[in-house]
Amino acid sequence: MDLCPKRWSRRKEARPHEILEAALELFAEKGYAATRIDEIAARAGVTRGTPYLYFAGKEEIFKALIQELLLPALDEAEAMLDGFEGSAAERLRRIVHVWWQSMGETRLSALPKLMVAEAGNFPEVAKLYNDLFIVRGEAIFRQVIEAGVASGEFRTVDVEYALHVLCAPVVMAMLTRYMPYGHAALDPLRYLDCLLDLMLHGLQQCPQSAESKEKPDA
Amino acid sequence: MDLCPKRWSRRKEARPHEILEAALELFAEKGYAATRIDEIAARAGVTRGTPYLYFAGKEEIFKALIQELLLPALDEAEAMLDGFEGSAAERLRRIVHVWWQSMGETRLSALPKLMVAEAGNFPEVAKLYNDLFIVRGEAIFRQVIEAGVASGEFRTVDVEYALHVLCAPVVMAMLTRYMPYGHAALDPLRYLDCLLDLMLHGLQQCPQSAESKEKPDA
Amino acid sequence: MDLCPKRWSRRKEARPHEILEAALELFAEKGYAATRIDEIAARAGVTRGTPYLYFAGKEEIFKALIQELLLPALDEAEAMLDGFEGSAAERLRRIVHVWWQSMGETRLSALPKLMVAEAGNFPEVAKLYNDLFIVRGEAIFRQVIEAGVASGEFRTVDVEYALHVLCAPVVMAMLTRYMPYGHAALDPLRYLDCLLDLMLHGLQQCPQSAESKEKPDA
Amino acid sequence: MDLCPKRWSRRKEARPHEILEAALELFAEKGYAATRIDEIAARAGVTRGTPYLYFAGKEEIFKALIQELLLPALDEAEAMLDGFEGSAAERLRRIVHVWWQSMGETRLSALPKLMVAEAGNFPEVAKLYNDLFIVRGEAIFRQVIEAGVASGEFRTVDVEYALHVLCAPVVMAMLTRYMPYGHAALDPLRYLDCLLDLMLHGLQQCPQSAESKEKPDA
DNA sequence: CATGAATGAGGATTCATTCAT
DNA sequence: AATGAATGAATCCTCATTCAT
Repeated sequence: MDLCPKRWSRRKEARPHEILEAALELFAEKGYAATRIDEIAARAGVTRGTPYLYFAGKEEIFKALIQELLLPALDEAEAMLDGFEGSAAERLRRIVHVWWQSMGETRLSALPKLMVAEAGNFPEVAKLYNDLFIVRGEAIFRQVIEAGVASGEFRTVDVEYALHVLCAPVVMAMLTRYMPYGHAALDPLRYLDCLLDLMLHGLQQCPQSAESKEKPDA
Repeated sequence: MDLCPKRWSRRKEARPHEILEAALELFAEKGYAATRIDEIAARAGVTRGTPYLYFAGKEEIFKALIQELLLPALDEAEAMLDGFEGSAAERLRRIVHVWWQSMGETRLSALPKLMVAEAGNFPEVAKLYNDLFIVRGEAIFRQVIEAGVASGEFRTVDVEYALHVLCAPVVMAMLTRYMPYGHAALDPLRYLDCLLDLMLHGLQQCPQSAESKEKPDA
Repeated sequence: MDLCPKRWSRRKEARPHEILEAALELFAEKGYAATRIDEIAARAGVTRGTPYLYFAGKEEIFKALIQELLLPALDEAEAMLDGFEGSAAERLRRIVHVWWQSMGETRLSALPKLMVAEAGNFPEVAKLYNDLFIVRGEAIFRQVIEAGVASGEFRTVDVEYALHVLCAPVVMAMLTRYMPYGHAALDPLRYLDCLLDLMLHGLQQCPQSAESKEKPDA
Repeated sequence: MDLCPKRWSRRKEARPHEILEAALELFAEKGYAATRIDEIAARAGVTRGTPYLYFAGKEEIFKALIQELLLPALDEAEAMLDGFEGSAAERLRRIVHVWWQSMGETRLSALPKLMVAEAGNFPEVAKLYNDLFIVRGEAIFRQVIEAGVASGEFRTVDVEYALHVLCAPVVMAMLTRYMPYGHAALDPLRYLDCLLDLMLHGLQQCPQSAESKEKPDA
């Protein structure tokens, strides 16, 4: 596999991925426009011309990010959720935590920020992001909420909107990783726990709600 | 003699504000770097050179946005909340709706998007945004949650985190106004109602409560 | 003459001259291109538009400098030399000192600097400067040298070149007034005295000296 | 296959020097401000962007001129003077001629013009020019005059000022190469000879002045 | 396959000039 | 006669992209 041990053929296969990783980091740090190809190349350990051997241009690098980096993570996340058994509440907890582990706390948290910033300039990429990530992610949340409502574990709520209410703090936790002030200091896990606490109280039927974690009195 | 009614309208007073409005719109649409000064000028109804009569450069325009546009809105919002009486739940509803009216559905919803995108490139502006907007906004939410907990109307929750959970969907609703897909189609008011429904259920004490939202008297 | 005592009619007559004075100072300090019309206006105590009431544009201001400021000084200098009696040596001393007083140590010393810097960009002005100033000045020096040679007071020298050798240090003394380093610290009068000392020794017949190169006859 | 022999010649080493040469010529012709980067690039045979590969900007090009172009010439001139034996008069003649050959009649004669024009705008460069060129040049002249006075070959003169008197015509000869009128027509060598004739007569002891070099006949 | 010198279109900024007031 | 807001051509500089090596 490495018949030709020449310096530059060493990692022929790995190059495109390395370039995308470098690009993602930089796009997230500085934005698409403010990131120079030279910087991407430098961070990927190559020189100015090399990215053009693998991508048609800066915009193509941007477009490739979603396909190449997001999809595998989504597949992984879905695999982790697959076949999980338990109450709706338990499944919701698990979803939120898996989501955070496989995306929120990885370099992929950069993508929502990038999309907020650049969706308007790259509708095509935004469509891809929407179709692959948002729709797919929402489906997972929708499923568990609907199941909870159907089984009577959850109150009857406006499912389509409730799922966005539920996702919003998770996404915000990803976005704020890139803000130099404010939210930045929050502990993500405690943030997610608080979210789940509020949401499950908000969703669950009250009467038999012995769920109350903080004060299980009564 | 006056075929061309007014080649320029000599409005020294109004110009800076017009330029900032134009800049805010464009920065939100396309991002800071992708917005050309010419475009800002054109949208403000002036030509290339005019913005430089009032601002030292593009960056100064950016910096001025927060001070000039955000502060008045915040003052207005706080005035609308001032002296409002009612239960914690009622106050929370009102805060969320006032917030949305005075910022979410105005052109100011552009600022959170801008900040997500550019905070890293303009830490100085991010600090201003944080100090003037985030800190001040959070204080309002913190106050009402704390009051609710103190009066026994709300459960004991992790206030500092709960307020972020509460804010997140409101901010997300602002951000998604600029996304071409997905969330964009949601009805903001229904979204906020759903948020309040979930949050109030999540916050309120739930004795034998048959869900009575506003005033579970009796 | 001042029937209309309105604020701005006060010095109608003086304006153009004030503007030229301001322009000369600034052109000498910073060069033609680096001097903004605003600066000229400000130093003349008027605003941006006013210079255009008196001059067609920046270049016309430049052109006017020579005519308006240099000629009077030259006339004055020639008047001071007129009818002066004495040996060639005495006349040379007087010329150099008058020259220095009426031009070297006044703001007119700016003109040689300006001409060195801008002659190439304004050949028309350079021609004017040459015809009015250089030619006229050289004529004065030529005259006294020729008279000295004719009377036998001076050696026979290459008059046409000697006059330039004689002028050069005077001009350099004017130029170096604008250099921040080096020559700047020299005392002009001592410099001129040294020049005259050397030149007169260089020009005068050496009593018993059989040195006479060109025309060893007599 | 090679219809267009070489679109660019890939001469990393030579470029900076070529650009500086082009810049020096143009700065001397038109002045710093009036010279466009495009012109410098064009004269150097490259395009707009290339100068920026080697210099941070226009000002850096200006600053580099002194260091890169002047120093080698000065070293060369000093080498040519090194170890020269002869009377003070002979040494003075030689200095003036070497000076003229290695600087006056080369493209370096542009530097004094540039400095007269721009010293005020670039004090930092002026300092460099002063320290490297003026101080060093003056030292050479000072040395020979002092030696002449010490040996009795020259009269006792105001050395510090005499050297400036001596330098001034040499510098003026450099400056006037760029004036479209007047001095321009003079023959530099005849000018220098006249200078030396006058100066040596002016410096030398008169009585026993059997100095007559050119025509020691009698 | 990789490099990096060179390109040149694009965009920020300046400032001489105009003209309604 | 004077002002100064507005203009827009001119110019510096950046950086995505190309291509000879």
